[in-house]
Amino acid sequence: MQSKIHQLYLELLQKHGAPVKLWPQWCAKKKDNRLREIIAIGAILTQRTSWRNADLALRNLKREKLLSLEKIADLGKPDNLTELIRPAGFYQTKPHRIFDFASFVVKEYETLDNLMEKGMATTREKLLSLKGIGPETADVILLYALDKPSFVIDEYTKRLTAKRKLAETFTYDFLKQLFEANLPRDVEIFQNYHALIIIEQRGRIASKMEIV
DNA sequence: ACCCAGGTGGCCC
DNA sequence: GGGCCACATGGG
Repeated sequence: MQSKIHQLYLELLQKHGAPVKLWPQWCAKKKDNRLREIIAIGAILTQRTSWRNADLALRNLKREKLLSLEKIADLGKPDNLTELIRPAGFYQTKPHRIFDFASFVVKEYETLDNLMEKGMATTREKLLSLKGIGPETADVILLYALDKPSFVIDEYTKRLTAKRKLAETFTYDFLKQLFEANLPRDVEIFQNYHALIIIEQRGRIASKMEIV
């Protein structure tokens, strides 16, 4: 007997077929450190922002050869990021957030590849301690950039669990625990489920990911 | 002229 | 622990 959470996964899988993941092309190919960094930067850029606008900012960063945590940290300050990131909105905060994140990773670990060696729970705490990285962004970085089995909760997840009456409370930590406790601790399943929930609620996945 | 989009931090009670 | 609100851009 599967839990309702697991049953819903199987239902959505059957209904929508093989899911198109977030970050589709990127997850399809073998990831290297560069790809991990782009995913992490994109995760911050797309906060409360359409993928289209986040992508404009990513393209600007790429044009300036700044799609790299080391290059961003080497700037020494976020000022020169502002105009590049402007299309993604919140231009007074996102440049600082990305610069702080880049500086943190480079200083503490040099690369995201190295960060992968650390424990998931510790890494999550470290990410959450950075301003601009809340629970959802931390989990997106863990799940999609670092390939750690950390379930991502977003508005779509909250709406679907409410609609299906799968929970009584809808706080982030409660729902995260609910999904993780009722599924195999598997990165592929967590990624697929997250994408399936968005497709079920919204009808499609927005990102095209041609930036690479 | 609205409304929305892969949130977060800072208040308030 | 929740409930609001500002934050900014580009597209429908």
